[in-house]
Amino acid sequence: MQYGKVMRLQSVPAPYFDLEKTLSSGQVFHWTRHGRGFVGAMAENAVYLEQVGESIRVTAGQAAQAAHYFALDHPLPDILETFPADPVIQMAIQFSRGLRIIRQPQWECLATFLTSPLKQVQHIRAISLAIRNRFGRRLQRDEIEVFSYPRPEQVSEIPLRELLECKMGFRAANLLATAKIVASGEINLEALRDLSTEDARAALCELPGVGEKIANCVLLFAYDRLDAVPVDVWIARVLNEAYFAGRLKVSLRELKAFAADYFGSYAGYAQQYLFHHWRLTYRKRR
DNA sequence: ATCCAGGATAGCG
DNA sequence: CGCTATCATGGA
Repeated sequence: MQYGKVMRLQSVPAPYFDLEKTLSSGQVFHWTRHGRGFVGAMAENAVYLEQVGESIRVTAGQAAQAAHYFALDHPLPDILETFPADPVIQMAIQFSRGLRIIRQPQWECLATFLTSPLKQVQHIRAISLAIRNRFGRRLQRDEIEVFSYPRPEQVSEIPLRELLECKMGFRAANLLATAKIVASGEINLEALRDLSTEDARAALCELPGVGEKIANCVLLFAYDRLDAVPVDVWIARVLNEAYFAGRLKVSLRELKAFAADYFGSYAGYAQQYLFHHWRLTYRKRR
C-alpha cells in the first residue's frame, strides 16, 4: 500500500449482478480481496473493483472493459425464466442470485483449467496465482500491483521443472505441451470463435490435457457458449442425487445428455448455479 | 490416516 | 464401445 495515490474510480450500472459470488464461483481464479472490493487483471490491465448496490465502481478507464468482462449485457432475468420450475434449480437460482458467467481471455481460461483436474477450487487458485506472480508481467495502477497471465509463447519456454515448482504435478506436462501447440500457431484460439460449438469443442479436445469437461469450461467461460455444460464431480453429484434419486449407477454419458436437454440453451448458466449452490452448502445439508 | 478434489488418458475386456 | 487404474498434491 502506498500513500498519496488516490484510486480514481468510475461507476458502472450493474443490475442483477453480485461481484463477490461471480468471482468466487469457480470460473475464474486470480481475483483477490482488497479493501471493500477485489484486485486482479483484466487482460493486461490492473483493476480494482467494488460493488455499491446496483452498480460497480471500477478503476477509471476500465468501465467498458469491465462491463464486457462481467457480461453485464447477458439478459439475466430472461435467462433464468427459461429454466424449469423444479425446486432444485429454483433454490440454486435463489442462492446464486447475481452470479454471472464472465468473458475471460481465451488462453488464460484454457491454461487455468489445464491445471484444474483433480484439484479443489482453492488450489487451482493457488496454482494460477503462482504462475502469474512468477512468470507474468507486473501490472501496476494506483496502489494496485498484480500480474498478468503469461502468454503461450512464454509458457512454452518455461522449463518443466519450474512449472512443477508451482505445485501443479502431472498437469504441468499438459500445460507446457498445449502452450507449445498454441504458440506454434498450429491452433488459433481466436479463430475458434467462428466455429460451431461442436467443432470448437472438438478442436479444443485435440489439445493435450483437454477432454470434454475442460473444453466445455473454456467454451462457457471464454467463448460465450452458454449452452456448454461442464459436468464435473459436483454436477454429477447434483444430478444423481436431485434428478436421478433412487436410480443406481447412472452413467456419466446419461447425466450429460440429461443436463443439456433438461436445462436447454442456457444450460451452462443452470450448471453454474447448481455448482455454486451445492459446493457451498453440501456439508451442511447432510 | 483416509478420502476427496471443476479429469484425462491408456489399457483392458 | 464402456469400464478401470493411474497420475501429484494439499485440504478436509
